[in-house]
Amino acid sequence: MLGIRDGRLRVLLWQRALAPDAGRWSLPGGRLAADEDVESSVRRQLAEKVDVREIAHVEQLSVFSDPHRTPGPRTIATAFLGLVPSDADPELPADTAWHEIEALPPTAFDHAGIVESARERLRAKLSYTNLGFALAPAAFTISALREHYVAALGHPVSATNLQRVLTRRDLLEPTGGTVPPGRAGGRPAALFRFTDRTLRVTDAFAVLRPPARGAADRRSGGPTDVVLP
Amino acid sequence: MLGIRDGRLRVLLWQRALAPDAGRWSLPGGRLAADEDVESSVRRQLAEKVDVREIAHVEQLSVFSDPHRTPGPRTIATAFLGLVPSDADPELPADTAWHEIEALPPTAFDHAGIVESARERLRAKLSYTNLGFALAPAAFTISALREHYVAALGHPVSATNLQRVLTRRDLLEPTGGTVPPGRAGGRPAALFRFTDRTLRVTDAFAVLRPPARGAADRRSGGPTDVVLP
DNA sequence: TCAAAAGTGTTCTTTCTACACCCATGC
DNA sequence: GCATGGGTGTAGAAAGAACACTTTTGA
Repeated sequence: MLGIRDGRLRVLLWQRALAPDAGRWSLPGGRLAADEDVESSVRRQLAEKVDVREIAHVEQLSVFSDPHRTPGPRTIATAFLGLVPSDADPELPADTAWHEIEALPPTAFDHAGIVESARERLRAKLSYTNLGFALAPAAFTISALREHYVAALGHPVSATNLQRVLTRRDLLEPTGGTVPPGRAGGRPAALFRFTDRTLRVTDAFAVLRPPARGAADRRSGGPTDVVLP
Repeated sequence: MLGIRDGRLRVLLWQRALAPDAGRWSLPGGRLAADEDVESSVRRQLAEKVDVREIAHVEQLSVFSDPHRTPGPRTIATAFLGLVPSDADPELPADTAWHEIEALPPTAFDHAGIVESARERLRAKLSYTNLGFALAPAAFTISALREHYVAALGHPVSATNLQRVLTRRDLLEPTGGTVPPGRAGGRPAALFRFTDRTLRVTDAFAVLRPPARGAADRRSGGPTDVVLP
């Protein structure tokens, strides 16, 4: 479960009370029940154990199956990436906390590796999908959104170009609202929202695209053309 | 296990002799042994059961865990995408065969869905990685390579542009050899090979790239600059 | 009126697609 | 010679990065 908290990308971890790996921090999760699939299971575990219900997005990462990944009897984990918007503020049990992903505490088992693969997936998808919706609050200014992207990507992002890219892809729309400037002055910032709050791939074919239904079609046809969806 | 055979994208399937789903075609696979991880298991299963050893690439797709995906006791499958180059010609047992992916025979359980997700993954990765190496033979002409891409992507691909994109990305190199033309004449075709035969991502950041270490660096620095790798 | 923050206009570069053209060979 | 397939040259288009400039506010 990742999210932006206080301008940093953080992961929700839970401190183990008992052996094995007592005292170390662990990803939330648990055993798969007989009548559920892995995704339902993840949502159930999070709801039950850490009371996180405002999950904007969940997707499978990968199976971790090294026979020695945990001590004792062999266990296999299906790891998930979950994202919580920064305006959701779930009540957390005493033994769970948001940890900065750049400075993880000692983690249990292979959980550090899982966190790393989650971060990579998030970074990649921010680039070619609308996944920002799952990190950002319902409404935001461009500069706030920019800070979310900076935190998640780990490199500078220009507010100007961020707005342009997301707008050109029809991912953002203005809410109409504005936010007044602080004491220092400045123009009031417009509020935006994501047009969709489900995952949408915006840039499927980076290259080797199917031939453009453009030039040729337009030439041959004319204004009576019917364009199929 | 996917590969190009006779100019078509095909999947290696195995016909079930016994219930459940007797007579239907099934993806090769089997139970995970106690001392192996899922990837070793896949390679072992393929080597043992269908004698496919020339596998150029294997990667995890996803876990299929619907409690009702198979009859009887609940089973969970970790699905993999494996690719065999078109010049590898493994001996196949009598009950296995390459099936055209566009015209699958009746398949067992949820295997048709798994095949579909494998194809999607393959298409996407052909676009932004060097994954072509895992479909193509060791040396090939551009037009032969083009046919592989057409079969896998399912849409027209221009040989001209394919060569240019792959060359610009330093994925192809000439072997020096050529292939004489057929009876109809024509210029002899040059042979190429992939420079790497392991997966390489060539287009990681489609957008929201980290700032270019270009213009600014060049201006501020000058000829004494040291460029770090 | 000036500083600060937000937002727009414009240019530059890169990278791909489209297409015209040249090359080497068999008949 | 000339048809055929292979390969290159080059213009056009699209998308994003960079940056100058305008807008709107507080003090």
